[in-house]
Amino acid sequence: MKNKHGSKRALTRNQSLVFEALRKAKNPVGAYELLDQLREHGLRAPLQIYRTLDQLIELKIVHRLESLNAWTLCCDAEHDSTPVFAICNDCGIVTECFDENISSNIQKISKRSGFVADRSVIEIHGRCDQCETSQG
Amino acid sequence: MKNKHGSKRALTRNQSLVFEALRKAKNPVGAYELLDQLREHGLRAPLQIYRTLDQLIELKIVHRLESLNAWTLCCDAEHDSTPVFAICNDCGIVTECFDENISSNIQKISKRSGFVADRSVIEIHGRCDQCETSQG
DNA sequence: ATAGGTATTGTTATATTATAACGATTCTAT
DNA sequence: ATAGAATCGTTATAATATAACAATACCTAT
Repeated sequence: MKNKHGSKRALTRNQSLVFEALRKAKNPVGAYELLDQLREHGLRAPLQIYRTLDQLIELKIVHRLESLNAWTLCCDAEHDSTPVFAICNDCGIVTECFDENISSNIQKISKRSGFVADRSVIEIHGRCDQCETSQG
Repeated sequence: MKNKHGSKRALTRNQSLVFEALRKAKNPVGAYELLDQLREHGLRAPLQIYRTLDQLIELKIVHRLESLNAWTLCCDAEHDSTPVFAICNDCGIVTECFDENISSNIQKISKRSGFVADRSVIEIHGRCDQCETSQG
């Protein structure tokens, strides 16, 4: 099994467990919520979760949402560019999107001051289409 | 005394204490670090700090950096638009900047999917000019 | 100016999120 | 098979944040 980014290895047991838990979840999930869900599968300590999440991030198949202290699967798209997350305040759903312009704007902003960007956190809070239309 | 956004009230004692502590700091400061600094001035409990920070954010004179769990003064500029923070991994310095394009891109991205944006978190991590040039 | 209601503030306790330290296990190259 | 390196499990604890309620300050109408 290869992951979508061409890494050779299959996921470890812990990685699969966490990955599947995230896949089943509709929304981003916190570390302790994952721990609760995975206790029955033998994960007992927070560090097991945190370490596994770090690994999945390293593999580029999971993202951390900084403003939620929660994690979510990466969308299917291969991307090296900065993802933009739209986070609904009402239903909590998070949509990952991309925008060439934003990426290049960030490059521009930072270059302007000699700053060399490394990683960007872009999280938009608001109301998703569905929540917006369904109940005013 | 008016603040820069035209609010009528002077800052309360707690607000002034926290504001000054942030002003003196070179970099963003965490809540418990503020608490430690302000204990001698009578602030004893975390909530006193957290509440005051919320108030200062409400007044638009302080920002929270989500990816640092820390707070910093708002730059002098009046702005309603989304600030972009450039955060140096080395020296920790944070620069607040603006970019019309980013703001409008975010509008576009979100509108594209019917999302109504509310507040945006944009935090770029990397290396500042000074750190970049000074030690390769 | 004062009583009665409303807001804010202080305090205690506790919840939530994350990491340090170290021993046990597994992996890898010989 | 075995030594060294890397990973993993476990215990303990650190760091960050909030709930609940009592005490105080503050309006506002009289």
